[in-house]
Amino acid sequence: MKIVTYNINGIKARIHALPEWLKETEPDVVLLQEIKTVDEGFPSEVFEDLGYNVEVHGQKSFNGVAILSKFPLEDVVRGLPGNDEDEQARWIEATVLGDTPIRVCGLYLPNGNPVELTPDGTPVIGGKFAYKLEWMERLYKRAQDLLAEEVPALMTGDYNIIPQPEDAARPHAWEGDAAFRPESLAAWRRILNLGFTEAFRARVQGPEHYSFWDYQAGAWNKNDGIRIDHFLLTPQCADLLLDCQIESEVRGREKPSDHVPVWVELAA
DNA sequence: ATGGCCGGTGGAACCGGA
Repeated sequence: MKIVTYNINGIKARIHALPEWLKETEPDVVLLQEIKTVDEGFPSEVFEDLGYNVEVHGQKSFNGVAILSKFPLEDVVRGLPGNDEDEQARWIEATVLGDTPIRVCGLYLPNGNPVELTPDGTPVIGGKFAYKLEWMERLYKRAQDLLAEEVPALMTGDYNIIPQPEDAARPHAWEGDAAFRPESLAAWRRILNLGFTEAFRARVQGPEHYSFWDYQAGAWNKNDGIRIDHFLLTPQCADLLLDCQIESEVRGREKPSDHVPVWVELAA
């Protein structure tokens, strides 16, 4: 089973390129981020015509996540639990009913910039960076519960986290950014250390593997990228891992998103 | 060498992204 994560930066802007890519690569499951539309604005028919079941958790203008699946989906949950006041659409999960059922969680983790700190170095309450860390705290709890189920499951999406210096072409340029702050990386490692496998690094070592290139300053042409789209697998899911790759070629196509698809192949 | 964008909203600039 091939499962893809892809931050498409607006479904309206990607309405031609995305179906084309799906026809070419025929993934079984796709977790989309930044659809940037309300549920009713999402063109589900386009994907249903390609054989996908579609579940959407949308929001006007910003954020928004969705799942496309060639297998039936059940037990769909929208929104990351733990904060009823959070109205941003950044989380959707469901069980994919293939030969081996897989729980898939699609996430769009807050960017967190600008980083605003009080004089004693703690994040300003109500600020974007505080929101990122609060969201990661809830992600930690959801991750704990997911592991306790002891089933094949994964959490994938745009984490807005640069895990290591080798995951940026110019790591120095990202010092102080919310994606590379010590607090952010600590929260990331704390989740990982619960017992998840980061699929890409389980398969591929070394620098120059990126999943995002800014639209500005010719970043793509200079390969000035960062790797921020990740798969975290539970042990039962990691046992099924066959491969994980980044489709960087997609960034060079007509009218691309600033992110590219990343996928895992599972023996499921 | 330097600087360079894009999407959505709404109908012009502005916000948000990373």
